[in-house]
Amino acid sequence: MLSKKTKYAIRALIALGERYQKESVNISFIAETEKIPKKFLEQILLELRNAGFLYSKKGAGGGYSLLKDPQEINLVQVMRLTGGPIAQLPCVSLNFYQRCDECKEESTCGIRDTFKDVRDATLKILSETTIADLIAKEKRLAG
Amino acid sequence: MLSKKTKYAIRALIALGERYQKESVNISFIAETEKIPKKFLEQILLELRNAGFLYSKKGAGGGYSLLKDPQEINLVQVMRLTGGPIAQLPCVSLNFYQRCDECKEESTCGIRDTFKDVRDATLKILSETTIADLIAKEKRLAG
DNA sequence: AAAATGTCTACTAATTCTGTATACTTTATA
DNA sequence: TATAAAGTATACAGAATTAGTAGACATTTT
Repeated sequence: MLSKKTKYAIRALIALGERYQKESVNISFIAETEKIPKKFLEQILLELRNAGFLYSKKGAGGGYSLLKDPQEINLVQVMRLTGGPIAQLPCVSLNFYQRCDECKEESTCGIRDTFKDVRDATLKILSETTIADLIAKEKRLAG
Repeated sequence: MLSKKTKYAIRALIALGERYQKESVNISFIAETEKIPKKFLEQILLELRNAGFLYSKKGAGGGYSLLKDPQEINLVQVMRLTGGPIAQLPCVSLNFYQRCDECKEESTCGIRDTFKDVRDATLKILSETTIADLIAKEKRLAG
């Protein structure tokens, strides 16, 4: 399951992406328009900032803006940052690998093999989907 | 993430599938050979039994055996039974649908749209993979 | 009768996820 | 220069989920 945290992060990036190279936005505004608990959102935006996605400015009139081009931010990046592994099995995760402790022989595990395929398929879709795509898609769907 | 429960269920089905229409196996044996906590496994096998996958016999010399053909049991069935939804978003789940409470308009949600694709790709792989496939795959991998 | 097995339900422990609280720093501006 | 409006940082708390344990019971074989 996608965590709320990740979902909120994506929504916030969409909101910021819509104003890319235009205005900056403050946390309260995003929290209200996207129905995200403000304090929780603070943490999330902070992480995104520390990871280099966002620029922030303190003080009156301050706020957040997107540093990277929305076309350059895909969902794999966001998910790994806020939600951890993409893979459904730790022994198949590229960035958060962990051996299964009850596993006899990793190399002959059929479950592992199958979930590698699932991981690859998921990774393909999510890495090909950018914040810019989501913005465009939502505009299109809203028609 | 795949729950331990689901993973244990799959492993147990593989163990039983290897003896399909041959011997029956008791819980303790599976628990030991697959390194699964016995009491936990009891619950899992019971669920599989109640769902019609297994036949069981009580008493001395009793045990479990597979009722369905391993070729007829795919991973989607097992996962839905023991782990719940396959989809990573509740609003995209076929069998466990739930609306997202912070969602403004489901029909124009780009996240939803993307995770529908992920669900479909996952579903395809998992529905095409049967217990028999896993058994064959493990034999092959073991060389 | 005794031992070996599965059945059933309730409980507990551990972990993870969500969200809150609080104190602090920086900036604009009146 | 004081004040208010922002973001920064860390710690904590509550809720939900997952994992695992306990114990009494039912059935079957020997």
